[in-house]
Amino acid sequence: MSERPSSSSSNPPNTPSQEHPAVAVDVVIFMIREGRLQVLLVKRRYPPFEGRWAIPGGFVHIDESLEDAARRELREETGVEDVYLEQLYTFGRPDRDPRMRVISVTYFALLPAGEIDVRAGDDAADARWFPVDDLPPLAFDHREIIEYALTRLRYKLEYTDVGFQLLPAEFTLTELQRAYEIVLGEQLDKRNFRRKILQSRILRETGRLRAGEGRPARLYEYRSDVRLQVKARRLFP
Amino acid sequence: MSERPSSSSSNPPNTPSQEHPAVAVDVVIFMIREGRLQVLLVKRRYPPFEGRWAIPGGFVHIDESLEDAARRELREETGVEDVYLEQLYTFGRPDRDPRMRVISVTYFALLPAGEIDVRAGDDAADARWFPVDDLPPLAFDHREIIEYALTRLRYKLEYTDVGFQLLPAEFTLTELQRAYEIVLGEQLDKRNFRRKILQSRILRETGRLRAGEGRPARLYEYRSDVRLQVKARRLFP
DNA sequence: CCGCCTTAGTGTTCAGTACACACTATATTA
DNA sequence: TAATATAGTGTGTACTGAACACTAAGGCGG
Repeated sequence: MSERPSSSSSNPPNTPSQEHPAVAVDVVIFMIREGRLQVLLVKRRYPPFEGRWAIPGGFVHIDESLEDAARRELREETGVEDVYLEQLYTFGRPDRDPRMRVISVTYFALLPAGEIDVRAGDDAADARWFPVDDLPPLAFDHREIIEYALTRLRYKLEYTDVGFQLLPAEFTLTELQRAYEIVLGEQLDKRNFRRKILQSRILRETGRLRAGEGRPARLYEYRSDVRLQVKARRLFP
Repeated sequence: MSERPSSSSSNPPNTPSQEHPAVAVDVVIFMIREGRLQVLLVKRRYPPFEGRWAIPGGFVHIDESLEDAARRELREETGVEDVYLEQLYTFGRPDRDPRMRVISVTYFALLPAGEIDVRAGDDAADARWFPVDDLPPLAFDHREIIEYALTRLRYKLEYTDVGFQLLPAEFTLTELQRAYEIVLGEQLDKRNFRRKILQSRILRETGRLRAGEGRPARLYEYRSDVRLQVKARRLFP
C-alpha cells in the first residue's frame, strides 16, 4: 500500500514499525437449519476466552490472500468448498484481543440448506450450530460481528439475489419463500412473492416435482447466468 | 479474534506466526472542485513506485484504531477533522506490494466543497487533486481502490443522505442538485428533485438568501437529526 | 373409491410513487 | 427600463407495491 512508518523517521521508510498488528480472518457461517437461521460456532480450547463460543477464524498465512484464508477456515470447520463468501468488515479496536493487537478481517458465508457434518478444528473443543436469535456468550467482539453480518445479510436479501445461496440446487417456491421469511423474520404474501420472482426470470423450472403431504410442488433451480438488476428506490429522482 | 496459528502446532497457540503481514490504512478523499468530483493523490517520494501518484495512507500504529489511523492520514494531508469517513474494503492480495506482505484497510472520506490547502506528508513529494475521470497512473492497486470507492459512493448517494457531506453547511437547492449530478454523472429533473427533497424534511431553510447573477436563491442546511429512512426497492414483496 | 385433508397455484383492485414536462418570479446589469 | 439570468412552482400518466380468497391436485383413511 503506502508506507508512512509509525515512527516519522526522515529516511526512506521502507518497512513498517517493528511491532505491527497480527491479522486474523473470521467467518460468520450462516445456514438455515430446523426452520431457523443458524450460525456455526466453535468452542475455544485455549485462552483467552477458553471454553467460550466464537466464530471460526485464524491468522492469515503470509502467502495467502484474505479470501483464501477465509475459505481455508470454512473448509476446516465444514468441509465445504465453493460456497458464497463475502467480505464483511474489518474490526480493529486496539483492545479487542487481550493478548495483543489483532486486526480481524471478517467474512460471511452462506451454506445451502442440507446436512453438513461440522468438525472442530485443532484449537477448538467443539463445533455447533446456534440459532442467531439464541446465541451463547461469545468471545471477543464476536457478538457484534454476528449482529453486523445479520444486518448485512437481511439488507442484501432484499435487494440482491443472494438468498438463493441458502437453498439447495433444487427447491420449491414455498421453500424459497420460507427461507426469505426465516431470514427476514416476517411473513410474505404468497401471490406477490411468486409473481415477482417468476417475473424476474431468475428461476428455471426443472420439470420435476416434489411430492409431499399435499399437492406436489414444481421444482425450480437458480439461474446464475441471469444478472439480476434490482434498482434501489432512489432518494432523489 | 481467534487464534489458529499459521503453523498447526499442537501447543496452545497464543501467538500468530512470527511473520505476519503489515497493516496499512489508505484513504480515498473525495471532494467536489471546479464542478467535478475529484480525489486527493500524493506523489510518492520513495520506492516502490517512486514518483507515482497514490492515495494517502500509511501503516497503522500499534495502539490506534483503524479509523483513528485513517483520520490521522486525513489530517496529515488536508488538516481537516470531523468529516465523513467510512470503511470501504480490505485489500490483501499477497503480491499487491512488491516489498512485503501488506494488508490495506481502505476508507473513503467526503469533504465539503470549499477551499482546502493540501500538504504533502513527509513521505510525499507533492499532493494534488485529480478529477476521478482523469486519473494519472497510480501506484499499487490504487486505481482499483478508487474505482471501488466511486462505485460505493454513487450507490450510497442514491439511497442514503451521504451526499450532503459533499456540501458546505449552507447551500442552495440548485447547488445540491449540481452535486448530485456531478457525482452520478447524469442530469436530474429540477421539479422532481426539489419536491422530493423538500418532502423528506431533511433540510431546514435558514432564512438567508444567496445573491447571484439572477434571482437570489434560498439557503438551506442539512438536518442531521432527521434520520432519513430510504427503503430499497425490494426484490421480493 | 370417495371424501377429507393438506399444500400448490393463480388475478384483480387500489393506492402511492416515479417520471415527464413549461411557465412565472425576482433579482442584476446594460 | 428592457434584457438577461437564475429561482421557484403543479399536474397528468404510467408503473409498482400491497392487500386479499379461491381453485387444483395429490395422499390418506374410512
